[in-house]
Amino acid sequence: MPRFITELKRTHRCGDLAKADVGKEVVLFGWVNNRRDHGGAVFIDLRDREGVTQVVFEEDVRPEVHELAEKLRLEYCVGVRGKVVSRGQNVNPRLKTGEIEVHATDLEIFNRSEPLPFQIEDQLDTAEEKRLQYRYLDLRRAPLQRTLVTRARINHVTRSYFTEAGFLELETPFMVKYTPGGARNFLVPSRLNPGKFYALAESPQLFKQLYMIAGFDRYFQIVRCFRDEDLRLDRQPEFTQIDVEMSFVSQDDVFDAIEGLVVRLWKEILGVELTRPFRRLPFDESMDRYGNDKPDLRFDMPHVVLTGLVKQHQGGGVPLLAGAVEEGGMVKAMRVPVSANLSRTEVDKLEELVKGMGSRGLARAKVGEGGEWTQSPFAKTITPELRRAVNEACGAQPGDLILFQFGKASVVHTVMANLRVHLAKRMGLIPEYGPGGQWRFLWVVDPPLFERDEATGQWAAAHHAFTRPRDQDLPYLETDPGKVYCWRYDLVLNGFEIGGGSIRLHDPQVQARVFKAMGISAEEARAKFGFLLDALKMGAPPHGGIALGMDRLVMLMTGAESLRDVVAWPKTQKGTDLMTGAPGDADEKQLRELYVKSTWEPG
RNA sequence: GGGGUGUUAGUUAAGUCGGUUAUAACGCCGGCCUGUCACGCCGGAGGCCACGGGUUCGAGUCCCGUACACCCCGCCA
Repeated sequence: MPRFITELKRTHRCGDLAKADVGKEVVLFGWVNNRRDHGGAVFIDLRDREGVTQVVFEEDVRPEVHELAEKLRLEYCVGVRGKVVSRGQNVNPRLKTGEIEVHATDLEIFNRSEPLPFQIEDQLDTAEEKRLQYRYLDLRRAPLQRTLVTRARINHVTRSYFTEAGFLELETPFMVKYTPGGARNFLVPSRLNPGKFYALAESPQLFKQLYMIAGFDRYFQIVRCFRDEDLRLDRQPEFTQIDVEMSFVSQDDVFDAIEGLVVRLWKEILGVELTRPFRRLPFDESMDRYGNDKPDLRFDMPHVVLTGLVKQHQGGGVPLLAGAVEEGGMVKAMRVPVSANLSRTEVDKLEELVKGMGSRGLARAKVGEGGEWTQSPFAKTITPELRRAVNEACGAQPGDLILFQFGKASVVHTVMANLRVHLAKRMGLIPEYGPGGQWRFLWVVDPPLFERDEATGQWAAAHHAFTRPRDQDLPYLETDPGKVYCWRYDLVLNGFEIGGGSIRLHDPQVQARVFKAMGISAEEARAKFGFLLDALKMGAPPHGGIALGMDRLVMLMTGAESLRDVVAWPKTQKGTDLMTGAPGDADEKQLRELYVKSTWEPG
């Protein structure tokens, strides 16, 4: 028998074979996806990354090969030589290669497999914990194989697009100087510099701006970033972004470049034609209507801000609302149509949900035929005028339910935003993801430059300190920083922020005024960003850019439910790797070399 | 840091009101079978009921704590 691999080279992939190949002698390598032993004939589904082919070992063809085939078990890694034969009438319509099969004449078992902790099948309900512990097995499953293949293609299309558009793919350091503010950094102790630490870059932000100042004009990079923050469904501690920076551009130019990429990705990867330009929504309007800056626009269910109405009616006979407004808080409502058919028990459950998000409760009102309210804490005391006004503002019809939140604006927004999504899911308003799904792209634009730090009362940069304010707002920098809006933008898709960027502040004079408004002294600014401030003074071009979250993009394009399904080797919510056991201990010698001592004590 | 859900053979689940030997399916092992493709049939092995306390004559089941996983809030310029 000839030797596989050295003498018998692979001729085809398991998913390739079709009727046209009938009569050919082929050599396939792969894994035993399934076996059906009928005594005189053994059927094997052989799998590689391209698909599955049925292989038949018949006793009366090669007895010694058939005997070996009887020993095959799930996930044995094998090589097979044989002839492609038509299945005639006996096709398997569920298999791409279902019209043919391979009648084997040779078989080599490269490696046996112990019984697996879980089976390799498309529909798997094994706990994610188990899957992550044996991730190399999990990755054998077709859905994950498809996802990573798609991810590779997205990488490829992205590189082609930017390269063709005159962008240079340039690298930036991962080990950088720690700069305070923003995301928490991972720290790396420096052996050669006792007591000093590098930070792992949370983004290439400053370096890509320096590329512009260095004259490279158009940059992109598919780059890993690191943030030591708590994890979520859509957040991993290391993640990949498509990072872009351009010189001599306006916001529209950046949008144009990015929409071009997105349209091409959707067309080449999903075969979907998107329409341009994408919708734009001012930040303030997004907050008012949807409670956050990343609304899912596949359904409507907008919020209604009632703060003004309550003021206008002097509280309208409802002490709770009046009090909230007096304390500078906000009042919001949302109409839940009668068609939602929410039971009182369900609404009570919603109340538990919102309490978990920092709300004190969920006030509600059931609207009657004449517009009167029942099942509501407000019903007894509210003035008919305010009630009518609220009904009208919400567009409430008899049978509808109105849900209220009032108090601190940030909590009201968060709670109502989550309620909106929760109810939409409950009501079945959200269409499926995937190629046939709806793609609601949105640019959220024109946010305020500053937000007030709730703890200190100080004005702080809402994003980063190098975002360019709108020219017409510059006078407010000194008088009323809350009124300064800026050239910052987020790209949103179906409720996920998939990108964010800004036109940068390239004017050192304005930069100094922004720092001042933030309460950062010139000395402090120097200490933190000296190198960038110097660079801005030496002929920095006007520039701007954006970063797209590659992982989220892949997640949405593949219809995956979690970022962990599109990252090959993800971390758990506590940032651990269940397969390798990272993070692990460091021994005394390592720590000594690094001049590091742990203060951690067990228990 | 806070709120919530979960943890029972290798895997996924069932387990009544607290009561005798903890069930099933798939997988695994042995046997039979030449047209299956979720193959079928016969037989078998496999359990510290996450861990630590408690209540009880008696705990998989009730109570408290811990660990781990997941979802959310805070956090993520």
